[in-house]
Amino acid sequence: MTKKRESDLINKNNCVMVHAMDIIGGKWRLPIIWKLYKNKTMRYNELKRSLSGITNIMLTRSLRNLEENGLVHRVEFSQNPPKVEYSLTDNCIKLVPALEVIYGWGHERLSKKDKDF
Amino acid sequence: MTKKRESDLINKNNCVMVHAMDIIGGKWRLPIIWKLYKNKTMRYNELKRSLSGITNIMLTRSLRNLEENGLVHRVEFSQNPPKVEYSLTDNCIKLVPALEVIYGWGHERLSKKDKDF
DNA sequence: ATTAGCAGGCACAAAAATGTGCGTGCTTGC
DNA sequence: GCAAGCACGCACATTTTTGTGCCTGCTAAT
Repeated sequence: MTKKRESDLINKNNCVMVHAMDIIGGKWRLPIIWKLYKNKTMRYNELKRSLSGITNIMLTRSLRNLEENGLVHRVEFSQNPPKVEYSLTDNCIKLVPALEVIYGWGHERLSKKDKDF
Repeated sequence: MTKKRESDLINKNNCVMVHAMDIIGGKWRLPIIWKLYKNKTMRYNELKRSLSGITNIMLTRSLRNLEENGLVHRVEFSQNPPKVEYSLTDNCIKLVPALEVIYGWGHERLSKKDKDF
């Protein structure tokens, strides 16, 4: 979701990967998707608590981005206090097998690193 | 491979995903890995030509990063003109199933987008 | 009566990623 | 003799991403 530069327009054909990274790249997007996958449906503050270190603005922006790209569903209940539920769209669920692999890979990597100390 | 901020140190436990994205995130890393996977072994300029839009410095930096993190093998032949071959490490090959999924997903997404015009 | 939780928004600052334009020393093909 | 290809390196500029600190209006619980 970065704005396109001229150099990017030259890409087109080969860079499916560049395009994919444009949507799921960034520090918090995969972590958010992962949490939503694990918990099915989550509210804003629930998500925030579960992603330690994330700030309001990053969570808001990331969610908005994911929503605009059709990866996340946002359902707002008009009541007070407000209630908003987030969940993954079907399109996003197609990505889950990839996340499983990445998670396993990252996990192994982190545990090996810990042993170095 | 970004420098750690204080807020990141709070993470530790949950953010396997943040860690993974730190290594394979960025605009060019997955595209490079993907090309190397498809072609097994590639030379610097060969890679550059195949990744349309990438600049020297980004290719160099990305390769160095991937090398430091043990995802890419760099073999330098001492001869003139110079010859350097890049290939994936076994650890990186473990990620390939994830890339397959992401590639397929991104491809579908791009082709649908084209139809909108 | 005060507080906490809900779901964020805003202006601004800092940091990180990415790009631009040029140069290296050497050799082989035209 | 000139150009092109090899594999990059460097200073700098721009763009993008991420973070900080504070605020909103409402309600239910202490």
